[in-house]
Amino acid sequence: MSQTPKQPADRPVPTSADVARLAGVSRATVSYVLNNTSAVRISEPTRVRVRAAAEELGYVPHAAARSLRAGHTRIVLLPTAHIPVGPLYSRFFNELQWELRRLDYTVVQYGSLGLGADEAARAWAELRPVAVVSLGEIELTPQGVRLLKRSGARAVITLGPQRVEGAHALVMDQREIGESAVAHLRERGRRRIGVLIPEEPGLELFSKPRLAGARKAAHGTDTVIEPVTMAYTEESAAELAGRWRELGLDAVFAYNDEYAMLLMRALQDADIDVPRETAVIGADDLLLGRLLRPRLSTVHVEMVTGRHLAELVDRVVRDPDGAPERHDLMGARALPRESS
Amino acid sequence: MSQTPKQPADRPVPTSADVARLAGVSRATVSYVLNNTSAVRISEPTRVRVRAAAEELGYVPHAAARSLRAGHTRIVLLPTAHIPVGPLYSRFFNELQWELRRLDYTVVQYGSLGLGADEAARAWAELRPVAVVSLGEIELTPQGVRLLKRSGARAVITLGPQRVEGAHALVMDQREIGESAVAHLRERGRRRIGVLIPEEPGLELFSKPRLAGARKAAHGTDTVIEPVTMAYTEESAAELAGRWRELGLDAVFAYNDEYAMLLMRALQDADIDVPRETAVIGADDLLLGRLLRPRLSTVHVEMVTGRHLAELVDRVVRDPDGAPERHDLMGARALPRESS
DNA sequence: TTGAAAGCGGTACCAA
DNA sequence: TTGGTACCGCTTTCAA
Repeated sequence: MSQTPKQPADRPVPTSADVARLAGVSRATVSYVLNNTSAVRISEPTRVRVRAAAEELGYVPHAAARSLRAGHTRIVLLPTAHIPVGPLYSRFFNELQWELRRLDYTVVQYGSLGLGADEAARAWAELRPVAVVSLGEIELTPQGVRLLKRSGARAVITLGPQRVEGAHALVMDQREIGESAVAHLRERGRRRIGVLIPEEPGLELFSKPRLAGARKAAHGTDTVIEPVTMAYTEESAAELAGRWRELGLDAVFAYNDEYAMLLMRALQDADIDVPRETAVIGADDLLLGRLLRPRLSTVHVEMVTGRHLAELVDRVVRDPDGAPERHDLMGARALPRESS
Repeated sequence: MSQTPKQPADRPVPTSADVARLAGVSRATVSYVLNNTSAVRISEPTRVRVRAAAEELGYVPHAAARSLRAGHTRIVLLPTAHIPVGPLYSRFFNELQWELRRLDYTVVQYGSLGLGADEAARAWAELRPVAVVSLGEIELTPQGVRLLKRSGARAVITLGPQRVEGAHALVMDQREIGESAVAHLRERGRRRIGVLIPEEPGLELFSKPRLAGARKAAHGTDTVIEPVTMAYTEESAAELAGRWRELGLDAVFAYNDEYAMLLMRALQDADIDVPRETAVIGADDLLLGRLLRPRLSTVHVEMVTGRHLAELVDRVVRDPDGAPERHDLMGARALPRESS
């Protein structure tokens, strides 16, 4: 009943040749009309005929053919990690991809399944992306960067603490976060500071530099940094809280607000007073952290917006030889509330 | 100093013709060797020469050229919405894309910038995706589905409450969530139930069906459903709590756990006893909900895993004419804790 | 103003 | 066992 008579269902999608035939013109003319090529003047009647034919057939150009001919794509490749990152990062990532789309790029997410750095670069290069934005899941090597550039990538951008030769660097220095947290705790007079390391796999990318930053802030002072591990479960938090007093710590930087909330509750349930006996500080400035009592102190992270990064990508694509910019992606500052 | 002499930096990436030339064979042979084509026997010495040449030049095949020739791609297109979805959904989405990658698909995220349904379908079709998984950001039409199928899509899968003709349906019926919540509150003797609608744009996709489900559960009973709006800020929550008593409600289904936590705290700060005076229930079963006192009641959502969906995609791609499956993506059940 | 044809980089058929 | 070559769909000279 609801068969549409005009479009036979499963004939393959028509090509520009089909349009040309129906309109009684050449394929060249079809291309000119449909792309509004300005270097060539096509009479209005012809334009109309071509457009009508395209419309009637439901013509859709073939992106791969087009970019094969053009010699380049509009693909921005985003390697993605298979890890449970926080809400802040998700939001950033989502916004980035959205803004890239707005700038008319095609966003390809590429999960790099345990590939080595150079294998991954090879796999990415097959798509001939015009840009690669590596958020740090895979360590790009200088060779990898070179390969990508040779294969048409005009922008290779890495976030993450370390520079890669040949790539544009956006430094997202997680260490600042740990540094701010510990500096703040020290100001509050704390001297034996625990640093929480999540047990969840994949989070080392964030937790290790945060710990390093904490150590840096304590370096050369009388402050002791003690790493402690915890999983994101009530049981693990309770277990840790249960042996808290043995650890003899008077403060903890709890990786982020989510872990901090969990641990703080567990400490309270174990009758450890926060902040008197132990100060707690998280990171990310989640709204929910303000709901607990005491209100959770946190490190507010000023992250670049996805839009910002998308625009940088676009700028580099347009002018790859511009001075290799180096941007700082975040600033961190402690936001004391009641738990520290 | 660290210039690698072997690979001249900016000569374009070599083609299979270059490899053939260097190895002293034809392009056909290169293709056979590099693809391990079994229908053809190539001598071992030749294989070695070809592989060596490819290696030396840093040959990387051109995906677009390959799929142009092949007549199909391995692209799975994932239209994405520009909305702040919850952690559950993010996790699902991330897992989905990861598992698709594992099955050797190329995941393309496609933000559909205010395109209409059919314009979007056209834009997607340009990429000739082998599958499209529409999570509901854009309402696919039957014409859109037909266009995609004609252009090579073997699987067109829609999540969301409504079926689309021609597409495989995965029903993610958000209504169940509201229904479970209200049924639970009714059991607890509540009769004037508020349903929180977030003010954040884009969330209607979830909030509307949840409200509809709530209404369904109340239909034909003496229970009143009252929609109330709130933004995800402390101010908005405080404002709502400030006029709570005027509303005369004895319970609220607060959209999800995050909004619920925010509202519950605001109610408590306004001296409204939870659950005595007003019961609160959220949804998503976030770990953090258990940290507040009283512990937050919630609706646990049993969501299909990304892996599950990825496997379905793969199955349909392999056998598009299999019976048009219809899957149910979630089950919802109330999980009473202390706030209701 | 329009058309013929080359060519982008692979693959696979048919011959040799 | 290997090579020649047509072709996938599109853009863009170059001629007419």
